[in-house]
Amino acid sequence: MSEAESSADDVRVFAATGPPRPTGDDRRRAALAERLNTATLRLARLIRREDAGLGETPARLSVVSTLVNRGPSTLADLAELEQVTPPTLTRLVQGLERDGYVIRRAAPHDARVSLVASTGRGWKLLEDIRGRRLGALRAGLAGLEPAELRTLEEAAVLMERLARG
Amino acid sequence: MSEAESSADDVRVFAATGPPRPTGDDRRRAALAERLNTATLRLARLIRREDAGLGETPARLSVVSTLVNRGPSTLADLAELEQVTPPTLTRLVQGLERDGYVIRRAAPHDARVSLVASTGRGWKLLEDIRGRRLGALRAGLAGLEPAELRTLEEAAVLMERLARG
DNA sequence: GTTAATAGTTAGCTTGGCTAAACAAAATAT
DNA sequence: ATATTTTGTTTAGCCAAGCTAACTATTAAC
Repeated sequence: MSEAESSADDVRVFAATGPPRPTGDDRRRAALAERLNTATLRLARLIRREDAGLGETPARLSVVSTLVNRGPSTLADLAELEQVTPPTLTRLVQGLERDGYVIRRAAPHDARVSLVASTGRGWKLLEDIRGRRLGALRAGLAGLEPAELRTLEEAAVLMERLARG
Repeated sequence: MSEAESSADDVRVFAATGPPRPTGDDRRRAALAERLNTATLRLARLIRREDAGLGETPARLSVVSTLVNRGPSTLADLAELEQVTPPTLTRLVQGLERDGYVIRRAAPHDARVSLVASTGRGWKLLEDIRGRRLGALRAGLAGLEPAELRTLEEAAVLMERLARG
């Protein structure tokens, strides 16, 4: 953290030029960042643990999930969405195609690009994923009060905003 | 989803024995599970992306983090905490030891077990991890209103409860 | 004092990430 | 119109990290 290195003089400089907010507020955000960090990672772990029973790897599940959610995509687009390099995605898609989860065809107006799409089997796989993940979450949610549900509903929106940057 | 296979008769049976709640409430939880699923995974991705700049892999960072947080541990305990098999952890620890992040010594009363502990270098590494992660989150939190911070604070507590099961 | 169980390690396989280089098609420039 | 460059994907080859099965060393049990 770079602000750990700031001296008292630095603080005065900022104060002179007008800091955005009093420091108590920043402290609050620091503490929240801490809690949100661990809470998010733990919950993510719980969700992903559910995927294990499917007999498919996370990377493969993610590709199928993306294809089902965003529709047919070029290999390069898919690589960017998955945040991996094209060679990695080529190999993943080859495996998924071999196993019948996706199909590929050349794009109509550009023979270089290959369009990838989910098959019915891919859709069914995604249903299984979602069923497991949501089942695990709903089990936990069943024990919460309406007010707590409301909090999480609002938080989910905020979290997506944070994730978007 | 097992309930996708239930027939109308099944539903009637459940109705006769008394379902726990009216369906509207359950629908709400289902929708929330959906949103929470994607929001959590996206935020987790943002957080982990910060780790990349450290030049260390996620598996290694996780081992060091666990050691710093929970103190010296046996290899088997550490393997369970990390949710990997002992051979995998053996190799990780060997690499971390070679690079000076952890040390190992035989347990005093049982020469079979080896205790692993973080070195000062390991602590420093963890500080870097936290600095980056929290920095990224705080950047996002800086744009939020006090009421929104409050929502996230409450939500973080609930999320940890969900993750605990 | 053998035999069982336990803790770690070694060996060897698979998957999924990467970069560099090849290839094929399209776009551009001369 | 042909030569060049740019673009999208693939191939080749590396490394990290997961696994199981088999081995070693130490402790515990009979």
